[in-house]
Amino acid sequence: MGRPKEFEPEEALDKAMRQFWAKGYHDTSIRDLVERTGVNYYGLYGEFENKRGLFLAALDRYRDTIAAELIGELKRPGPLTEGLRRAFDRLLELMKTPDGRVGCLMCNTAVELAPYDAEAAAKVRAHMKLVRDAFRSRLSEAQTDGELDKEKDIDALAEFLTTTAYSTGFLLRSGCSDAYLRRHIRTALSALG
Amino acid sequence: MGRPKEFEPEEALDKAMRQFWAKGYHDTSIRDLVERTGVNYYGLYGEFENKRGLFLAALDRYRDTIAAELIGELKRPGPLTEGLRRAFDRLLELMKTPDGRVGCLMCNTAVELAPYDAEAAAKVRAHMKLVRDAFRSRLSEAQTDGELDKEKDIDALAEFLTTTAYSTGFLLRSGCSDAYLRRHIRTALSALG
DNA sequence: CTTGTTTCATATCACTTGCTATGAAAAGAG
DNA sequence: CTCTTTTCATAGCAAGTGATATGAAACAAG
Repeated sequence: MGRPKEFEPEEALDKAMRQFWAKGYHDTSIRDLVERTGVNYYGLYGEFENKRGLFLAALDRYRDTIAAELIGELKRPGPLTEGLRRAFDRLLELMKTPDGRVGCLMCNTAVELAPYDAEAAAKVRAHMKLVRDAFRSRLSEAQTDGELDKEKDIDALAEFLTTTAYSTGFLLRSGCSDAYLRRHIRTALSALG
Repeated sequence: MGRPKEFEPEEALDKAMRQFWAKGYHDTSIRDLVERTGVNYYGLYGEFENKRGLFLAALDRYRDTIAAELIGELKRPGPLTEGLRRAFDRLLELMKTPDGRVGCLMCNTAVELAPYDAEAAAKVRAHMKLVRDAFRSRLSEAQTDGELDKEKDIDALAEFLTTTAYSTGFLLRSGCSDAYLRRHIRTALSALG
């Protein structure tokens, strides 16, 4: 019983995530979040402990939605090079939102908070591992299919592709053109040999 | 005449730069800057217009000191691969300061401010161009010396090396180990073929 | 010395911050 | 209906923000 909630928690969290994604942690105020989510202070603080708790929850949601989208793209069947190209294309799409060229929330958080927030840093690192493992699985699969030279160090390549993906985040955020980014990705993929 | 200044402007700017480098723009207050530089409000606002003016000046100083150091390393004589390896080694050193693993101020600024401060974004882009041109010159030199295949697209490679350098910035800041970073750099350099 | 100028140290301003308290509103239980 | 519970809307708080004002201190000129 009691008065019913006038918001959907998941939906509110998604909107908060997008606010943090666009503006970062320090430049986003509680009032910004109230305005953007349409949820009042009582609702936000009831659902999450405080501003930082909401931010950490936003990082989790980013992993479960945006990162999951990218990883799903990697798992689709098809030739390796085609799959990688498609994944990076999807990545570029994901990093352009109605808020602008916001880049990658995890990359942004790594830069803004990682040195001063161990919990946020851990989530960033976990996200990196998630993406890295997805790349690694795809590379391993390609090796067994004979698409990729078995002598290649797929651990190193998976790390490299992950960093390449992250770097597109800050390149986009710093205003680089799509042409610039695509050229960068093409050069990076040439490291696969 | 009048009472003499009790601080060295360049020295104060250097300390301010290091504060912004470590903590970013939004998480650095004027009081932090007063404490770190040892210069009082009057001095800071006399030398620079306001907080943002001081920050933009700090970006210029970063270009003239830290970036200049890296570019200087690239210009030293020697084989290409050795020179690049030395430059990236120097880069890793430069990104570790008494404040910790602070990464690259330009990369940090790209993420934190570029979408919302055109002037800061322009300085970041100018810095990227500076580093890219340095890489390009070195690659071009290597081509005329026969060290590098003349068929290689040195514009694309210079862009790629620049992004690789930048990415070490946020990798370090996100807490990745030196081993991880060195492996990433090694893989990236393999793209030179 | 006095006077004028510049800087230093600090108090202060209006505003924003994260967070909390308070009373009205909206539901179900009896 | 009344009573209880939960949420909503808003006012309010102490602390911190960027920026400025004020008076004392430190020099040079006359």
